[in-house]
Amino acid sequence: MSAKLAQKIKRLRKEQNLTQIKLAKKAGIAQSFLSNIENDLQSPSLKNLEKISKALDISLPDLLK
Amino acid sequence: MSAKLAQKIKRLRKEQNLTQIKLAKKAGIAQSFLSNIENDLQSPSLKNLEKISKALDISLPDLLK
DNA sequence: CTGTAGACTGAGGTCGACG
DNA sequence: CCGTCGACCTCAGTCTACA
Repeated sequence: MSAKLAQKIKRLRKEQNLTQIKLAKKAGIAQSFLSNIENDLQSPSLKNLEKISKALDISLPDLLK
Repeated sequence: MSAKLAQKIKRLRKEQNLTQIKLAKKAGIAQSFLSNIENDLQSPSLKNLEKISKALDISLPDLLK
């Protein structure tokens, strides 16, 4: 669906030297779920997107651009 | 959770003279579900938010601002 | 026209393990 | 460190109906 979002999350995570486990923990979601999101296999809910954007220190609208 | 989004959707819908049924149909979702979203009783998925933003002729990031 | 309710299905999401 | 798999459970989202 939205493959760009997946790539952006992965890119931002790596730029901040975070592992999937660290980011997942920071965002309060499961690592396996984060992996699925980064590979565009699952479409997260608004709630979880907000958590992820906060964990990446970026606003939700910006994350979706 | 995000009450502002709910209000914004309702506002934009009315500005475009759409009923819940019309907008729901245009977005491909159920009217009862749209009602719940507009009253902040349910948190939609990314997928459905995209559908709604398109039906309202607004970009998803802008809808979330 | 809208809010709400009940009953239902499928997707979102967890946890743990492993190559 | 990451991708994936299976078992599991919650909730998003459906439809129909009604005040």
